Order: sequence, then structure tokens, then C-alpha cells
Amino acid sequence: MTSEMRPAPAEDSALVGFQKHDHAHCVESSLTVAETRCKEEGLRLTPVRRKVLEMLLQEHRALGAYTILDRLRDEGFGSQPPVAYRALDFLVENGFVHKIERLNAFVACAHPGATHSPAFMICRKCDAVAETHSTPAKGELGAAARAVGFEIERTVVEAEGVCPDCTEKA
Amino acid sequence: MTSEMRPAPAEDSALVGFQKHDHAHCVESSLTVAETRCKEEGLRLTPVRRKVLEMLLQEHRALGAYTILDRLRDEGFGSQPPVAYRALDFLVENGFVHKIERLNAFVACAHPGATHSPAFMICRKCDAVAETHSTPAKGELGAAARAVGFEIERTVVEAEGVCPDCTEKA
DNA sequence: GCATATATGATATGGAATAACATGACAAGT
DNA sequence: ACTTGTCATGTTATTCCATATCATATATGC
Repeated sequence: MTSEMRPAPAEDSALVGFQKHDHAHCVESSLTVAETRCKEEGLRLTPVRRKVLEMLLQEHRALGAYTILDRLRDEGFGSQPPVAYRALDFLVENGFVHKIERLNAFVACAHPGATHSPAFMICRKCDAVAETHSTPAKGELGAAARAVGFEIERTVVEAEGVCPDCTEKA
Repeated sequence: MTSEMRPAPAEDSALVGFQKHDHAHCVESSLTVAETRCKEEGLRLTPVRRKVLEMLLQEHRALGAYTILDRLRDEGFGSQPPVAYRALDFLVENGFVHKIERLNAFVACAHPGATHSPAFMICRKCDAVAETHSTPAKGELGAAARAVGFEIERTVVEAEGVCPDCTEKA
């Protein structure tokens, strides 16, 4: 990877999570990208699904399924768990949203479009989540897997710690 | 890491998960190690805690908290969720057991003693779990974290895929 | 022995996730 | 137009995961 050795400048597009940015715009454009991609690939970005994606784009944090469900109810959608879970399943399957296993919660993907194996930084204090990417299957883990004959299909990489904002405040 | 480039031989002690081994012995000795370490460090390996650790050592799979709780009840211990969770908390905090976030379940540590940042290979078909180790904070993820000023305290690395046994059967 | 810290017991509740079944919306084939 | 198949949604119920809280017991250090 080209970014391995350099201490990446602040405007690096791969690192939205903890930086200030034009939020309204980022939500808008991400939604547009999603709509376009769905049209291209024959996927159906229905009202619930679109709403859930929009909600997750609004926050740059992970939201639990039941928080999402509450907000869906407020907007007049169905109010039972499967409503939220089905929308989330669709969004996760198609790469618009990622699940944060550590939190049992969901975030909008920060790099829509590209197929990628994401990695996350999760602030233990404020729950902010930043997405970056990693290729663990190429390093130690990949070697270990090859050694025992394990076929890696997907990897979960989540770092827990303290975000710059919270470090500053302390 | 020294293991980075070599394709690790089959008898590598870091890779118990998918190999045959003397199981009775591995349970015994792990329990002994745990007892010794607890004595040394003034930790209290009480009956419930010991039982939970023993259960997890018996399996080389992840067990859910309620499975553990059921078995505890069968053995005459308390039967309410906190009984299991408290024992698990103790064991996780002290490195005897790891939580598999992907499964919301727990496995006995395969490398007791050493402080390490574990990584797991989880078979999607049979739920077997093998532990190895990784140092994601030293690679791409670490670089990204430094770039934005995120302080990594702990990392979760879990690979999902198919284990050698299940690959063979298919 | 007594005070303090630590561990357990028991109750209750909240949040995450899915199974199972019914309904609606829509496109394609006849 | 009608049927059929597919996909999305709605609803009910249940299961599993997890923790807050309060009471009680048991070590351990002084």
C-alpha cells in the first residue's frame, strides 16, 4: 500500500471520520452515489432503505438497530425489528453500510463504490467511528491461515481507543 | 515479527485450533497454568470461574453466554445471567478467555500467559475457532491511526471463512 | 475480631437478532 | 385480464445477549 509509510496529510480522503468537513454535502453526494449505483446494478433503494442510509450518513457514528427502528417509526415506517434489520441487511450486503461488531451497531460506509476490506477506529469515550482500510489477509494473519489451510473470506478489523477530540479534552 | 514471512510449520504452537492434539492433556495443563498464574498475581480463580474456564477449554469452539449458563446450572451453580457474565468478565480481563465479537461468544485463550493481541479464524460452516496473533497496530491501521491522532488501545481481528475440515468435506 | 473489599445470588429489564407467517406491489408470461 | 413468481414490507412472537441494581455472603488485611 502506498500509504503505509507516510503520515498521511489531514485532507486524505480515506480518513473522514475524525475530521471536519462539509457535512450536508457529504450526505447529499453519498446518497446520490448510492442511487446511481443501485440504478446501474438493478438494486432497489426503496424508501426505508434510503431513509436508513440517510440516517447513518447524517451521523458519523454507529447507530444500534433499535435506535434506527425508533427513528423509522417516527417517520411513519413500520416499527418492528425486522423492518430495520432487513433494510440494514440490504445496505450491508451491498456495501453501503458496515456493521461494527464490537458495538453491535451500524455505520455508513465512508468509501462507497470501491470493494474494500474496511477497518475501523472506535472511540471508547464518545463512540465516534472512523473508517479506513486494511489488508490483514496479506500479513501475519494470512500467513497463519495458509499454514493451517483456512480460507479467509472476510475479515473484521476494529481498533478500540481514544479519538483525537477526546484526547484533547482530557 | 519473525513469523511474517515464513509459512509456519504445522506443529507451530501458535496454531492449535484446527489440529489434532492431546485434548485431555491440553485442558489439564491449561488449567494448571491458570491456577499458577492466579496464585502468583493474587487473582482468585473461584469455583465458578474455574468451571467456566474448564468448559471453554473442553471445546475448541466459541460458546455463547447462555450455553455456559445452562451448564453452570447443571453443575449446581447459580442460574442467572450475571453468574456467567461475571465469571466471563474475570476470565476475559485476565486474558484466560477471549470474546469473539463476530459471534457474541467466548473461547478459551490458546496462548495463556503471554500478553498478546490475538486474531481469530472462524469457520462459517462448523463454527470452529482457531487463535493466532497479529499486530495490526504496526501496519496500515497503525499508520492511519497515527495520521489522525487516534490512540489504539486494543484491536479486534477476526477472519471469517472455511476451516480445512469443512473444505475437505466439500 | 472487625472493617473493607471482593464475590455471589436473585430480580428485573433493556437491547440485539431472527423465525414464521401474512400482505402488498409489480413485472412477465399466457 | 389473469395468473404466477418475485421481491419488499408488515406483524407477532420468541430467543439470545447483556447489564443495572440490591441484597447477602465470604475472603483478606489490619
